[in-house]
Amino acid sequence: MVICDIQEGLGNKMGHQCCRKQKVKRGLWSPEEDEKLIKYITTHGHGSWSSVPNLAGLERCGKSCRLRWINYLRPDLKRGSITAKEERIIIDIHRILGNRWAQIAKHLPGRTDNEVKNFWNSCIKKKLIAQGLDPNTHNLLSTNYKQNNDNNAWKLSYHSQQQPTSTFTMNSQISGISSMVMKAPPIPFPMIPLAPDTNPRLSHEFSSILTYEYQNPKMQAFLESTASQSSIGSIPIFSSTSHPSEFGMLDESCMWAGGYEPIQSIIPETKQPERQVEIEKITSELVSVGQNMDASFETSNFDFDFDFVESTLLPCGMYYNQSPIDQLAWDSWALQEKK
DNA sequence: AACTAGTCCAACCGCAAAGGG
DNA sequence: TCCCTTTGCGGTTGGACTAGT
Repeated sequence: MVICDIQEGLGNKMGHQCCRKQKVKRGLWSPEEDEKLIKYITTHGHGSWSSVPNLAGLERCGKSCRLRWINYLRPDLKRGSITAKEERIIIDIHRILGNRWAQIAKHLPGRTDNEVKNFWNSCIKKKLIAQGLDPNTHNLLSTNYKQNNDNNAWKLSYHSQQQPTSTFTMNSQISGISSMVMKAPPIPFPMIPLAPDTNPRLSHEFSSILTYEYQNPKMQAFLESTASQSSIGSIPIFSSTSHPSEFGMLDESCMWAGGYEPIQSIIPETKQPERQVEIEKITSELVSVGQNMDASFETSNFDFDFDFVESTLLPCGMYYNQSPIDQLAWDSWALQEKK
């Protein structure tokens, strides 16, 4: 255990503001220190964190006390490893929000941002890379990723096929329509397994990490049949953050201009301040969708195939009935574009 | 048993935003 | 408006632990 005295020039370069006037202990917390902190906060609340160490009789800085309480001592923390369902939620929200760990953690009751971050870095990141996905963009990694024959893992050279907001070209087989160049927002679109003739291994691996959409056999069968048939326009159909145009299922008669306006542009400027709140709300909905998805897929009587195709695959007016996750993605993308 | 390399995670660091005088 | 303090966040570090040799 290190005693750090900033005034005497020991310890770290700078130190916290709250550490400057006092000797502070660093490193792991002892059970006695934990007990003091718990006792103080459960009795008095934390109030100003900078005053907590003195009042609680601890040789720590307020910042350290706050961190210890939030990440470890809080009574409402959930113990144990992160479940598969939580993992799916993390992946899905991360796909939209990126490394905003605190925001992600808010949707996982009992989990801290630190815990989510650590889990991401130690577990999910590796899984995604092993699946051939860029953990930053959730897009498929390019063929520059060489398979390492020794450990059967995919080596990272960091060239994602597409950036979250990327320009891509669509080639058409219909005469008179040569190509279209579009800028795609990171719509979290259900991912299509690779067609068998592209990369069998990746196709197999890829499907194993996909989120709840793929746990429904009906969906799986549909997607697989779709994948094998969809060579329309020679568009690659594998993308985790797909715009419908990346999906390879576009009807050539589609009126792109009409069906592609981001939500951002149709929301009045006066409503903009409310957007962040709305995003929060939607994220919550997304979580409940994620939590209920498994059950609903199994028990629902609605015609899944028809509704799914209707709501997600129709190229035009596709977002007239957006799911919360789509809406959130649109909003996140629109906010980024605005910056 | 001893050593090494890799993994995990608690804790720290530094920055930015918020709040208050 | 400015300055200082506090709070919150994401990135990083380092020590404990584990698996492999």
